Amino acid sequence: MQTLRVTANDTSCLSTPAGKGKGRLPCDTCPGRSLGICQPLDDAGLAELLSLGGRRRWQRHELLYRADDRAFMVYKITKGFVIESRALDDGRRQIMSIRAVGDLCGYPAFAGSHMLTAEALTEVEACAFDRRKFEAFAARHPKFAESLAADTSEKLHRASENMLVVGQLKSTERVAHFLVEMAELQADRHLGGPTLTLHLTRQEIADYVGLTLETVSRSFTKLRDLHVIALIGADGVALLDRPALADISKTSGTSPRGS
Amino acid sequence: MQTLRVTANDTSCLSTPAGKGKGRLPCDTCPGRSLGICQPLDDAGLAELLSLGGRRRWQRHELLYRADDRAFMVYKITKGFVIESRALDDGRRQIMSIRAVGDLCGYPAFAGSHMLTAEALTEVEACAFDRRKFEAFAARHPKFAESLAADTSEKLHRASENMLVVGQLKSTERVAHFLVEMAELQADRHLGGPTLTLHLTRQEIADYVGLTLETVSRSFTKLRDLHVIALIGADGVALLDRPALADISKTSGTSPRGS
DNA sequence: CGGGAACTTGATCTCGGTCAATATTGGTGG
DNA sequence: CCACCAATATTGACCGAGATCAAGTTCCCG
Repeated sequence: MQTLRVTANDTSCLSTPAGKGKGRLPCDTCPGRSLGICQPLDDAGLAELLSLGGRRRWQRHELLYRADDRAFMVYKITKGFVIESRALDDGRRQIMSIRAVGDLCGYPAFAGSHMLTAEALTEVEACAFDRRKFEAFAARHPKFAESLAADTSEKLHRASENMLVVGQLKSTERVAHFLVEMAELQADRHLGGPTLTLHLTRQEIADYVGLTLETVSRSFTKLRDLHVIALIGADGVALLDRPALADISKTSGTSPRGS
Repeated sequence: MQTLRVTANDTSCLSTPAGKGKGRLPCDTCPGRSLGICQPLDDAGLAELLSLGGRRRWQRHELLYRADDRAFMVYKITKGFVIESRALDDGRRQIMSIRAVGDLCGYPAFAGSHMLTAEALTEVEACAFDRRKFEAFAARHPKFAESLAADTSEKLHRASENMLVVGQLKSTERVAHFLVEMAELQADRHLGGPTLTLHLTRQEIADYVGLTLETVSRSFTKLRDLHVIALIGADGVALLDRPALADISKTSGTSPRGS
C-alpha cells in the first residue's frame, strides 16, 4: 500500500452541492447523483468526516475488496470506475453494479462482511473511511444517516431494475438498457460529451447483463445496423437515436401488471 | 377497507425474541429471521410503535401496494405470504422477493414511492404503520433504526444473490435454488414439517426465476427423477436429498473469481 | 510497424421457449 | 360420497434465440 496523501484541506473526496454551496468547503470532484451523501453536512461536519478518511488508489484490475471479507473500510470514489460482482466457483460471474465518481462503495455491509467483490475498471481513487468510525459518525449526524439510508434505498431500486432486465429482457433489449444506464451515469457526473466511453470490455458487459460476449457483440452490431448507435473504436459509442434506444430498452415501461 | 382491530395490548404484529423475552410484551406471531426489527425495543418502545399501527388483511391476489404509488404505509406481515414484483407493460414480470411472517414490506421506499408491487399469495395479515410516523419513530430510537438498516442490508444481499441466480444459473439450478430458499424461509419461521408448501404456482415460480412455467415443471420432474425431491399434490414438495439439492443450486459457491 | 488482446463474424448446436395435447387436482354441487 | 368442472400441472413435438466453437479482423500500445 502506498503512502496516503491526506491534509486537513483536502476535501475533494467529499461532495458539496454545486448550487447550494454558500458557506461550504469547495469540492469539484463529486458532481451528480450521489452527491447527496454529504449534502446535509455543514463545514464542521465535513471536516470531521474528512478526518476519518485517507486517500487510496488502485490500478485497473486491482480489487478494492472481496465478497465475504470483513468490511473494515467504506470508500467514496473520487476518480474512475468500479464494478461490484459475485462469482460462482466454476467461474461464472454476475456484475451487480457499476460505480463511478461520487458513489459510495462497500456500504452497507451485510453482517460485517462485504456482499460483493469490487474491482477497479480504470485507474481509481477513493476516500477510504474506517467503517466503525464512519457508522459512529452517521449515528452522531442524523441528517447524514438519512442521506445514507436514501443512498442504500437507491441501490436497492437499481438492483430491482437490473433484476427485471436480466430476468425478462431479450439480448438486444438488455444491451440497449445497459447503454441507456451508462449514458445516464455519464450525464449525472457531467462527464458528458457526444460520445460515451464504456470502460467495460464485451466480456464485462456480458457478465453484467447475463449474456456471452459474442451475443453482446452481435447486439451492438444490430443496434448499429438500425442506426441507433455508432461504434467508435473498441470502447466508444455514440447514441444516435436516444428515443429509439430507450424504446428498445423498455426503460419506461415498468408499471405493475394488472391483476 | 374494513374496520381495524387495534388495542393497546395487541402486540401480535411485533416480534420479541423467543429466548430473550424477559420483561418483554408477549408475541408469538413473528418467529425467525426478521424478528430482529423490534428486538432492540423495550416495552415502552414496543407499545409506542404499536400505537402507530393498525391491523389489515388481504385475500389471495389482492395488492398491498403498487410500484410507483406513493408509499404511505409500511407493513409488517403477521400471517401469510406476499410477493413483490415489477412488470413491463407487455406483461413480462419479474418477482423480486417472497416475504413471509415477520418481514417488513414497503420499506424502504425510493423517493417516497414504492419500488415494487406487493401481492398477497395467500390470505395475509399485517400491521400497517403510517410511514412518516414510522420513520419519525426510528429517528427517535437509534437502536431500532440500526435494526432497520440491517434489515435493508439483508434485502440488498438477497437481491444480489437472486441476480446471480437469474443471470448465471441454468434452469434446473435455478429451480433447485428456489427450493432451498423456500425451505430456509420455512425453517426460519418454524413453519417446519417434512413437507414444503410452496404457495406459488408454476407460473409464479417461473416469474421469480426468469423461466417459463413449462421449464419450471420440467425441472421439477428432473429433480424428482433424480430422487432429490418428491412432489406432493400441486404445491407440496418433500426434499429427499438436501445436500444434493444444495449442490445443484450452487448455493455455497459464491466466492469471487480470481483476477 | 509488429504483436497480442479484444472485437466481429460465421457455422453449428443446444437449452429453453412456444404451441398443443393430455392429465391432475382440488373445489362445488348434486 | 361421488361426479363434474375449471384451473393448474405435466408431457410431447418443434422451433429459435443465444451459447459454443472457430476463424478472421481491428485496435491499441509499445
